[in-house]
Amino acid sequence: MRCVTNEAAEETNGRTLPATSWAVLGLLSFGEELSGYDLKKWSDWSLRFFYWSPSFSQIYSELKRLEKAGYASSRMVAQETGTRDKRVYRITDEGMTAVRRWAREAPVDPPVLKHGPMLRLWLGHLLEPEQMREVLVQHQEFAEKMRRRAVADADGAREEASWAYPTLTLKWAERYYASERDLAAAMLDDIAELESARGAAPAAEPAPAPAPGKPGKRP
Amino acid sequence: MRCVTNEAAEETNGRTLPATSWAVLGLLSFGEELSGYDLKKWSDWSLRFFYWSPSFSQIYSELKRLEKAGYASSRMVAQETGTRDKRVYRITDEGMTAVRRWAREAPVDPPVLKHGPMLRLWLGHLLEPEQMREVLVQHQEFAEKMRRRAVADADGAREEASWAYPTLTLKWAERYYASERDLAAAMLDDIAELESARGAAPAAEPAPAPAPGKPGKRP
DNA sequence: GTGCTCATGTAAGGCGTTACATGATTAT
DNA sequence: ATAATCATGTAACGCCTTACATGAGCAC
Repeated sequence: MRCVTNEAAEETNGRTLPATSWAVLGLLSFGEELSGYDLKKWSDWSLRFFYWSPSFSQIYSELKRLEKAGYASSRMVAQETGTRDKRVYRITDEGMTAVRRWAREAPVDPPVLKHGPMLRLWLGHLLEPEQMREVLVQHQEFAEKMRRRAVADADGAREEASWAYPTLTLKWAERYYASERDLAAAMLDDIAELESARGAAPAAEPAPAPAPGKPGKRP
Repeated sequence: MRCVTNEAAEETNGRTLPATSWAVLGLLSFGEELSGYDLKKWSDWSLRFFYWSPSFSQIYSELKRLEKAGYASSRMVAQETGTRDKRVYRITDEGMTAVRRWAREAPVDPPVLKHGPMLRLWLGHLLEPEQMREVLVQHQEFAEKMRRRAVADADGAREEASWAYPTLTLKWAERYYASERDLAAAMLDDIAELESARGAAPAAEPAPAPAPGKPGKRP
């Protein structure tokens, strides 16, 4: 029964929040008073290019966590126009200090990527050329759609100084998705080349792969 | 008490496995008989460029799941050279059918990206230029390291036909990480430009951001 | 009055990780 | 001897999602 209490973690605090918590606190660090609903919509809107957006329910629980940690405070506001009361959150000075510290001092971790389309192409021996092309074309369309959204968002971006960095990341996103699109195109070419190299044989069912040897391990 | 049993899910089977299960089954689809340990090492080695590699314990539990689903079978093998017995897994015909079907027919989902470095740069108003550069430089080094690994792996790749697609994804990875590296360099330039545009003011602490208005919502 | 969106949650559970336990073999 | 590596797990827990519950205004 070794049940590690997380009091130790709570004492050291700060550094130990999950990434998603920092993302939410980061959203609040622009200084506005926002509701969970607002936060979700804004994060869908602004982080989607480079950071998987958490669900509503997670946003709400992260906000509770942040409030308990003293990094945010909340109050109920009655709506002028009759609509129901809402709870809005504002970052505290401690929250500001903590998130600034995190952004400045946390180790630079590699991005987390789960590239489903690429996983399927890696399993190309299970597919026919036409199906590979289909996966790539759809991914290409997705990438181009994202790129265009990044461009559109950047066009409507604010001019204020504190919005310069979100704008910079939109520029990054535009290039990132352009690259993703071009990489798909390049792979389509590679596949075409591979197919033509295979000769005239249409290879509708290219015969069960002759069990390859051990995966080429290297130390 | 609405407790949805997952019998329904188990009946329809097939399509419903989590992505990580398909990844493990995909590793087995190359036809080799592999232990959990082998699988973990091989997945670290081969999928790392485009798909987050699961932990040992998850590999073991996925293998149990696959065996229960009838997609893999296992047996114990005694080692000639004295080392301890191990359990090795082999894909079944049903497993082969299922994974082929998944690879061919599953919807093409967008890749999942959690780009920590970009999240921090998005919060540029919390950082000083030097710290932004530091984050970008480290990310750039990571990307270049990955690119070189992809090149090295491709050089040592097998020639057999069924390995053509893994080799193709290595080529993709090489370009992907080259792009990631170049995107970081471009952003370093953008930041330098932004800084020089800010004028001679060193802006060591650029004054608390003058609360920007509401996040520019658009429908 | 019916159905939609706004708004805020709770409940249940799946996914996935870290830490730990264990024991055998191999290297020093 | 001892430390490291191989190998296979279990326990506990944290993250995160889906589905559900609820209720108030608003459009038709």
